[in-house]
Parts: sequence; structure tokens; C-alpha cells
Amino acid sequence: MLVHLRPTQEDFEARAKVMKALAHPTRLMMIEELSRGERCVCELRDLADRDLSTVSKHLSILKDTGIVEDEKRGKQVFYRLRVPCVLNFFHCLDSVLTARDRLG
Amino acid sequence: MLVHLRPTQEDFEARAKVMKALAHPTRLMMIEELSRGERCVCELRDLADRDLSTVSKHLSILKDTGIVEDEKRGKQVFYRLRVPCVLNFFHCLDSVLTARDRLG
DNA sequence: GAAACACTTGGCAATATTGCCAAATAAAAA
DNA sequence: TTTTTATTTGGCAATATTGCCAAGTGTTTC
Repeated sequence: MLVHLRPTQEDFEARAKVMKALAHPTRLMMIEELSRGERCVCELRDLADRDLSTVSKHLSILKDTGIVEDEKRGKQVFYRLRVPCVLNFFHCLDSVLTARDRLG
Repeated sequence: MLVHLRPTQEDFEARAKVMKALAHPTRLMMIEELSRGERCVCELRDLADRDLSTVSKHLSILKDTGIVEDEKRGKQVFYRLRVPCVLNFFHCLDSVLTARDRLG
């Protein structure tokens, strides 16, 4: 892959779609939780304190984007992180926040 | 900073705010461009092909979040990247995309 | 098979985001 | 000082996101 070509408009749109999937507190919480191992929808609902349908829709956004994958076992559906590098974002997000706190 | 405490709801909300600021194709393009050095608003407008007011508002979102900073010199306002670690996101975003392409 | 369980999907109202135009501001040039 | 250049801000319509309830799907348990 040639690394010095500027990304196209479509590249930025595709990337933004992934960022959007990450840009919600509940979904960030779910990702953090899934970094500890797979979880069923009901466990994530308890943590999120939201309606089950709401949690399910958040998960389907993450799944459609390719960030998580699911597997049905018995009555339950388990989700797990498919692309763990998104976890690296958290450190940087926090450093943006502390940078902003230090100055205006 | 104790690293094993789970982030609070507020932590996730603050992080999501930063992610949201990044979750737009035009703003991602601006960040990529600013990684090459400071740019004035007019240069970014030419690249974005959007109304100047639109570009200015995108930049103020990035500024309010703490991702970029601005400096007025003469007639122009120059923006530069304040927290370069956000550039590391791009590789991971692309790997999410290729992971999704490889499987459903 | 009927009931219970674990989800997903449809629909909709409330809210947030986006992008343009027009108007305001601020510095430089004439 | 008037005009031009560079940018920001206000306002608004179009669009997207969010979260709940209700209804639907697929398993398992009885």
C-alpha cells in the first residue's frame, strides 16, 4: 500500500463512519467492558442501565461497523471485540481532555 | 493515576465528546492536513470545498474539544494540531474497515 | 405444544448535527 | 477613513441520532 497518497474523500467518509460508531458514551463503555472478555447482551444492559432494545441497537451499530462480532449460544448472544486496537484510543482521548484542562 | 478503576459515566461522556469531534469526514481531513503543519482557514476551505462559515464551524468544534489551537497573525488565523496522538487513530480505523471487508 | 426467556426490529418523538446564507467583526490596504 | 480581505457568528431548514415502547423471532423449558 502506497503510504504517501492522500486519502480520498471516500476514505475520510469511511473512517468517519467508524469514528461515529465509537462516538457514544454507552458504546465506549461497552467496548471497554468487552476488552475484558466476551459479554452477553443482558450483562451489557445491566451495565448500561438502558432498555434492552436500546442496548441491542448500540451493539448492532458496533457490529455493522466491524468493531465487534456476535455469537449465539443457547438463548444468549455473546459479543466480543473484533478489532482491539480501538482500545488504544482511550489514552489519547484522555490526553486531549487533560490538554484542554491545562489551557483554555 | 490508578489504572484499574473503571471509568465513570462522566469519563465515558467526556471521551465520547472528543470522539464526536473527530467523527466527521471534513474534520478528519482537516486533522490529516494539519499533521503536515499549520494551515490558515482559507487553505482548509479550499481542501474541504465547503462554505467558509462551515469550515470555520468545524474548526471551532475541534478547538473547543482541545484537539487544535489557533493563532491570529495579520488577517489570517492559523490552526495547528495540539494533540498529535489522534493521528494514530487512522491506522486503526483502516484496520477496522479491512477487517469488516474480509468477513461480513 | 405452551410459556418463558433473550434478544432484535419497527415505529416514533425528542434532540443533535450539518451546511448554507446573511450579517457582524477585525485587521490591513488604499 | 473607506474598502477589501479573512474569519466568526446567528439563524434556519434538512438530516441524522437516540431511546423508549410495542411487536416480532428464535430457543429452551415445562
